Amino acid sequence: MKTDPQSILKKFNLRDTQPRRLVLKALMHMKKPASHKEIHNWIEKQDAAVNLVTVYRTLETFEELCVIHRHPSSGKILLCSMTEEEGCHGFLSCEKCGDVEEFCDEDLCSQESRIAKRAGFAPKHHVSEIIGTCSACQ
Amino acid sequence: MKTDPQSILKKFNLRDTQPRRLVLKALMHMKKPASHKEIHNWIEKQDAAVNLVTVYRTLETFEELCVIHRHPSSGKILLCSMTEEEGCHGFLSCEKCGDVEEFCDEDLCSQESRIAKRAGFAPKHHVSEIIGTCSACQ
DNA sequence: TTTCTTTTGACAAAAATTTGCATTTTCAAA
DNA sequence: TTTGAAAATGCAAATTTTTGTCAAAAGAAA
Repeated sequence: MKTDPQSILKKFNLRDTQPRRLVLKALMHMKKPASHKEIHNWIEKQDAAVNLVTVYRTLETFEELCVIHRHPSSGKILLCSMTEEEGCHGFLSCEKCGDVEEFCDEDLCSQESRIAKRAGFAPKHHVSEIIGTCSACQ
Repeated sequence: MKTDPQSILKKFNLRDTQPRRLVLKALMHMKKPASHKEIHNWIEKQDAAVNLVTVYRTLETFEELCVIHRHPSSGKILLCSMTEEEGCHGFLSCEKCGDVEEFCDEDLCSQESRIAKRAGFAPKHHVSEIIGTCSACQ
């Protein structure tokens, strides 16, 4: 489900500003999780300019609303895939090549719910990361 | 399974030094994940002194060896509970009170293995975090 | 002990992240 | 449209975190 920066901003009730569009555009072009700096650099390569501080603040806003999320082990940023189940974020991270593949697994979700329930916990969302070696690197 | 700083250092083949003992002692006293600064502060309150840079470096060493791990969403530090299954780290994080409870669930582990296998991925370890509201805060 | 190796502390300095404040931009009500 | 309040941005400066160097201190093993 492809979409554009403006639709995303609208969807999350965020003001449509140039910096936000650019940050989203950058994220949509990334194939791997990116750092703040990498996002900032990408924008500059487009001959656009967004202050690095604004990148930080924009990403902070986005994260609170789950427009983006963080890759757990690296802390880098990913755009939330619009198709994925709400509240379910899975990552397969390769230690060798650094590649990150996202997944959402129903059985995993229900098991996590079960664990939460057992602990009297009201779950909102959950994140799982499996770290190892991808098929290409073995 | 209670243990002491020295045993931990021995277990991981690390030199038994004052700063390392103190950092471990601090972590053993923490009820919640702690930041580097909090660990440093705790040590100073014991009328001991460890350079803050040393705290950073010590924690870095500990993390590489999985003496400690990071709480995914906050990035704060936790001592790995000595009883838990190798390579299985689960967290139940309460958004309201900030409490973090660790867990290790066999079914979750095997489901994660299944997911990895399906992707041709050789898993080394995995981390799961369930974020929501704990029973006390509901 | 003695000796060799690792770790620490003290600096210095770089890099990353956060904060305060003035200015500009957005958006919707008039 | 125009306009004004609220929100977002940019800039400067403060903080925090990371990195590097090197001499001194501490640990481990003979």
